[in-house]
Amino acid sequence: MTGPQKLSFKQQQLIVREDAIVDAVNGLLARKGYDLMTMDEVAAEVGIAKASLYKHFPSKEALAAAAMIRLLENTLAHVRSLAVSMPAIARLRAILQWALEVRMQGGLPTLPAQNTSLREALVKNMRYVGKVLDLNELLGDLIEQAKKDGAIRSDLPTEVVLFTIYARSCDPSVDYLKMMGQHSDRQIVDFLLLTCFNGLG
Amino acid sequence: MTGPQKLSFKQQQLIVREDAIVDAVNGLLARKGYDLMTMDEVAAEVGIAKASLYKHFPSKEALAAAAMIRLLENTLAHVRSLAVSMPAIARLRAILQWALEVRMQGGLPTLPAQNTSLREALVKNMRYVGKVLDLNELLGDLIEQAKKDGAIRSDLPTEVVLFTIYARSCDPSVDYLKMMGQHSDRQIVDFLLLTCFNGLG
DNA sequence: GTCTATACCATGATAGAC
DNA sequence: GTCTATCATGGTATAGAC
Repeated sequence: MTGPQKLSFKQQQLIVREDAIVDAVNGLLARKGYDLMTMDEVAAEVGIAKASLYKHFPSKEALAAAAMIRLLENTLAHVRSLAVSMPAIARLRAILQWALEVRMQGGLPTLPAQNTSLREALVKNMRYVGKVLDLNELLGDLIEQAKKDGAIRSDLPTEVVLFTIYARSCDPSVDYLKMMGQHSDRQIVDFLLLTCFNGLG
Repeated sequence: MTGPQKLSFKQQQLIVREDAIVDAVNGLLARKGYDLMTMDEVAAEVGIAKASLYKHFPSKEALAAAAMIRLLENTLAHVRSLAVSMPAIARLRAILQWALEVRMQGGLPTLPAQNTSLREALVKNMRYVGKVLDLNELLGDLIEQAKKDGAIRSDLPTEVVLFTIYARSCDPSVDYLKMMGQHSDRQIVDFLLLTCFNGLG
């Protein structure tokens, strides 16, 4: 009986450690972005040696993928947790609000769209691609429902709406507004939600 | 008489060459971003040796600053060229449209907000800071005018509106929509203008 | 077996000699 | 202006300690 127990315990520990690594990557990606994040920093923040990272994740790209997968899973879980009775538009708004709140606490990692080698690595990652497609589909359905409800302009293609929401969640304005320190986090979130769904006018 | 003429000619050439350098930087910043742009690439694109770059610009940061200064000057010129008879909101929309069109042709460089060493270098650059302040003021006035006209919600702080417009000009959605190839450049610009000023609803 | 220390190697920003 | 160092950084691989 000790055999299986020991193994299970070790596996448990492995998961805990990898979770700590992903935590660190998550924060660093949110604060510095992928290009400026270094493996040294990740290791230092976790409190392990740089080489140990490579025992858990084969590359920097894999680390980024792991962080994004966890974010996608959390997002999917949040989307699915929303009451079905809520109108589609309200759910979309709640999702963006949730993302912005996560971001306000420094927990929303973002990846650069221009880094081709990173993108190539991500596209090859089945788990990652699968989650992205799942989320796109889930949100796409909500957007189309909102269009039917007359809550979203029907002359906007669904993908335009989708990208607009995504873009707003990683909008650099947030950083600048936060840096200025004129408004509370709550206010900033409200402003972004307002400009996203209602526009400037 | 040959003395001054010769000098002037050399100066002329200098300017032409530096302009070519800034052209290359402009394109590379637009395509790859600051972190992934290398001095080797810049040199290769201009057709000179890497070390020669340093005869013209003291550092990579200075190159980025030069490109941004030229962009800011072009933007300021465009803003000032707009007819005073146009309503403020129409001018704001025209400015964003212009920026998006420039971007569509790969001519809109962007800088990462997270790179602290770059930001520090820019803040020390008086020419750059001056232009930024000029543009902020010019656009800020337009925004406040548009608010008085009832064309922009008066409950939105001016800086929120300003950042929202800036953010939309370097929105990653553009790249994704372009990559998908479903819409023409003109349509993409229209979609972004619409979602920015009128919102999704 | 898992972590650490260290070595390796490419890249990329600068600097100095022609 | 070019060519050729220099020097730091950072991603990756290996070898040995608990």
